[in-house]
Amino acid sequence: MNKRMKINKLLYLDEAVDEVVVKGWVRTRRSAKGFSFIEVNDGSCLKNIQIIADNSQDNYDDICRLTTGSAVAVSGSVVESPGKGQKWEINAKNIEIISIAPEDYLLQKKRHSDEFLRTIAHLRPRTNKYGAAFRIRSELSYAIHKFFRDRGFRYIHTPILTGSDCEGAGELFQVTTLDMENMPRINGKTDYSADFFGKEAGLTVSGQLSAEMFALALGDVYTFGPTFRAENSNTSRHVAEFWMVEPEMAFCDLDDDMDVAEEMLKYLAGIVQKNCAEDIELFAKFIDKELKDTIQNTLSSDFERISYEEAINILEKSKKKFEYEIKYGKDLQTEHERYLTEEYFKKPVTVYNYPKDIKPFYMRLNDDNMTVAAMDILVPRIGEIIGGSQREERFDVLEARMKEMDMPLKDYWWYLDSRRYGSVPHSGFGLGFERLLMFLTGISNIRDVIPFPRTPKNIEF
RNA sequence: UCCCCGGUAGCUCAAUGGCAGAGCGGGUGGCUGUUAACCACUAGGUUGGCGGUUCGAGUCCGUCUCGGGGAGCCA
Repeated sequence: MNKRMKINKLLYLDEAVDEVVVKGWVRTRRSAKGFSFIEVNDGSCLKNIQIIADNSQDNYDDICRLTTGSAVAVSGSVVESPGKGQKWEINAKNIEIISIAPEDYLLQKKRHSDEFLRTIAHLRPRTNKYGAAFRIRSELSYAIHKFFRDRGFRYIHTPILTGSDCEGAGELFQVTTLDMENMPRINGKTDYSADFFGKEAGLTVSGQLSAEMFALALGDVYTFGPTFRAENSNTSRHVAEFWMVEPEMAFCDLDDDMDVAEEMLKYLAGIVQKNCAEDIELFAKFIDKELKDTIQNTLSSDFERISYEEAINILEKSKKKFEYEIKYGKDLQTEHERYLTEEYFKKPVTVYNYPKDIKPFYMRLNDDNMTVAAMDILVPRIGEIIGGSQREERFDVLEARMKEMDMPLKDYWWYLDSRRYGSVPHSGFGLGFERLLMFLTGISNIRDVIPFPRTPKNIEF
């Protein structure tokens, strides 16, 4: 009979238990007279369980050689701990040493820098901080599906391989099966008709256009999957491969869109507060002292909603010296966004109705013919966490706009078809999942909230 | 891609242009219901690479590389 108990269950027992089995990894070991304290972590939660191994064990000499990182299976009884610092501990009857971590094991029982841990990304989930981060990541993933499912959304798997380039969101990673050392050529140019798909292909930069097609069939849909940008961005907020949540809703205007986005962020903040309290505590204590306020503030305050024009006015009146000038028609810079959300409103801010010239082709043109029904949600520390819009549903207007932007209409025949047949007002947005994690954990570098980050010149692991 | 800062022991960091060090971790021994335990001893280095200046370079200069911060692009 397998009595294995995960530590997150064991620590919350109401009464002592005679026989349990715990399996996990040694975090630290201390010897006392006649026995040894072993702290074991099994990844189920932040906390370790303290194991007491006395010298009557057959393999006591080996037990005393257990190093940080070694794997053990412990059977014994759960008893109240006479020591301070923990309610329960295990009196071991038997400790099976599954494997020993040799002395060159890099993780020590002390704080390591994030920079160092990034160089051993295969081991870092074994640390407190990264274990907590990735438990929260998992919890939030599930919460996203639950949020949408509870509201009648359907989950759509949009393609990762794409044939359409100008989705208007950054550089594409090219995908090919051609021999790179010997590309077939016609008139000096690569002959993509010989390639796998018979044309140029790449990794998706957004599932939005596909999701729109399904919103116009199933009503409310969302995607949640990997997204790729070949931008040479070297910042703490960019990676080449990241996960994006993209809801798309039929019969939905910009106001509804902003409502859903705000409701979702509040819901997710609430989930983290409720379901990840112990892990959040670690971040609040060591990473970001204001984290709990940030979370509480997010779920309890109404986000500020201002138009782009109002944002410009506020920035102009601020009399603050910005590096980039504030001018109607120019996009908000990071410093402007941060002023609005961190200093002026001190809470999440939704900015809507941007000038059309700084936004992509698919956003719906407003009646002023100057602005489009776009919205960005800005949050403290991160800046833009959500970008969305009402989509242009009017065929003529959309076509004119695409021509204006010199887009190859024939490549978008299917997208335009959706406006030919049964077109309806619809809206959606994209949430950067890693940025959400940064926001809700206080972790300051995006490379530390994704298991194996892909950035320019780095695809190790 | 641009601007700024950095790379010294496994990790975190010291070292006026003049003998390369500490704490932690590792090893050995001791002590102890301990809590990042404690005490003693011990091993451990091509100072990121290449080139230059100098009697002499971890230190100054050039260049490459890697890492960090900021910016652009964006989620």
